Amino acid sequence: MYSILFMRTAEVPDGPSPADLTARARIREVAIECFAEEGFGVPMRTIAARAEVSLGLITHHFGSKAALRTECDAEVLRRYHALKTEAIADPSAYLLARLTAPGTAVSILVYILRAIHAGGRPARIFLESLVEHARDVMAESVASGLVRASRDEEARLRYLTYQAMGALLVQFLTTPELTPDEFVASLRDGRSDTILPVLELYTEGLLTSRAMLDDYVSYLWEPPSASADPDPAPAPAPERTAPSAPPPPTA
Amino acid sequence: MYSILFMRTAEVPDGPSPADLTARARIREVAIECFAEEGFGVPMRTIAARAEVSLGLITHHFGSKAALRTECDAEVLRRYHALKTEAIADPSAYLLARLTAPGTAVSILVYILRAIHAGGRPARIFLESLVEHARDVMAESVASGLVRASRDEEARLRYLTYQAMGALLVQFLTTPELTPDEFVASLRDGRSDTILPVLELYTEGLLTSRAMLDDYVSYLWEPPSASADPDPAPAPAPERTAPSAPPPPTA
DNA sequence: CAGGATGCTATACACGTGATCAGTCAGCCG
DNA sequence: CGGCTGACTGATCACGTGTATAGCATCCTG
Repeated sequence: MYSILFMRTAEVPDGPSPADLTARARIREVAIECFAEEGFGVPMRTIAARAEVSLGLITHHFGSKAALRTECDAEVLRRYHALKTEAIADPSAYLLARLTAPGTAVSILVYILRAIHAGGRPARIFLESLVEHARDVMAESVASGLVRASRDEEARLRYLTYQAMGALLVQFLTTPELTPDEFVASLRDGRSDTILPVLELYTEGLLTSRAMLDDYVSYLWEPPSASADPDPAPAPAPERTAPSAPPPPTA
Repeated sequence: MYSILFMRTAEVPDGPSPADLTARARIREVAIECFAEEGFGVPMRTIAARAEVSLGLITHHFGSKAALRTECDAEVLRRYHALKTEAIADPSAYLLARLTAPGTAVSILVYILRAIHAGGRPARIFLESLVEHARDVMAESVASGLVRASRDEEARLRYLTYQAMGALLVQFLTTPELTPDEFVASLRDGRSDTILPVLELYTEGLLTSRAMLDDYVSYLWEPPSASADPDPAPAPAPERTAPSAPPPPTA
């Protein structure tokens, strides 16, 4: 019943068979694995060895390490989107649940974690995809009445995504001795003591009083010092889609 | 009034004056800055240049780069604890608020972020300190009735900390063009659109129904297949301090 | 005034890294 | 067959890095 949070495992189509594959593709596959396992700092010689090709062949095919990574990024993103669209067909699927299913998906998840870890533009791209997916799931959940509406869906989406992936990343970084498979396994078993806090927070919140929220919302709608002195009061800044009219507080 | 979440700036005692300082200390100071600004991959030659000493002097004083980092870690932790104890004297202080105050504190915050980013044991140590602090604040907040009690305070503490720091880390990693000062500045202005989602989540939660939480709690207290077949049902595992008796649902 | 310890510098070394390049081999087309 | 194209290899280069070493200056001390 908590299927939105975690879910039975599901068979995910494995990537192309390991060996007998054009060398170029084989390098790409191995590179994705290596990047996921050891991070983007992994020496190209390691990739070459595991793909059973020479170092030169990698540069011959991809030109540079950066280009290789770009191609791996694209491929992972492609597979992620495949998983995603496959998930909307199969109801009651939540991203993390599907990603933690055993199979090639673990490489995808850990690779994305690594990409976020490496930061920069690639991180933004992956995060954007995650937000995008969350948007669909959230809209559906709100429509079905499972989840409360927010005064600013977009901000909440972004924050929840950053939060969830961030927690995952921290957990990942603090257990470097785990292989990717062991890591997602440790996620799959509720062994990580996160289910209860999440359910509590999502169900009951944290604060006992509505005062802070109500104050802030009313402050957003009519900022105090409307005249001069713009310094102490940060502008309300409804830059993005202005928060929709506040719904009835308990709706 | 939302002082628990964010707070006016506060004067934080700056570290020792920049120049006229024993070379060893100067190197340490500069190293902390460099590590915060560029990460631990920064070349020692950069540190040497900014500290206006030769490269050899660093190894002469510290022996190795790892040792230098260890010392910086210790120093940052020391200052963090200083800030922390100072904060408990001054009421209504929340960690992030104090850390985002301008001054040397920004180096502390960003350094901790970098340490978590680098992972491994140092990351665990810093996170443990953060959890420790959160424990005090949380206990106080629960006692004063501001925050709901949890069925497993320790798990909630850990999860909230990972979440908060993780979100911060993700935000930090996706804006590598910002200097540490600019980064914390962007946090200080509510410009990051996180206040509203946080307040909503903390006040109203996310889910409209208590079913998931109640189901899970009752499941925790009497796991289904109590006989054999330990596989599909992860052990209730009250490893840590067993969750206290479930408080009245809405308390 | 020795003389030694200490703070400090400059140079050189060792190593791992990604990139480069000449060259070999297989397959295929004319 | 002749010749060309492309996959592929091994050796080599160029470079940035942390570390080690030798030497110099300064200052305190006996």
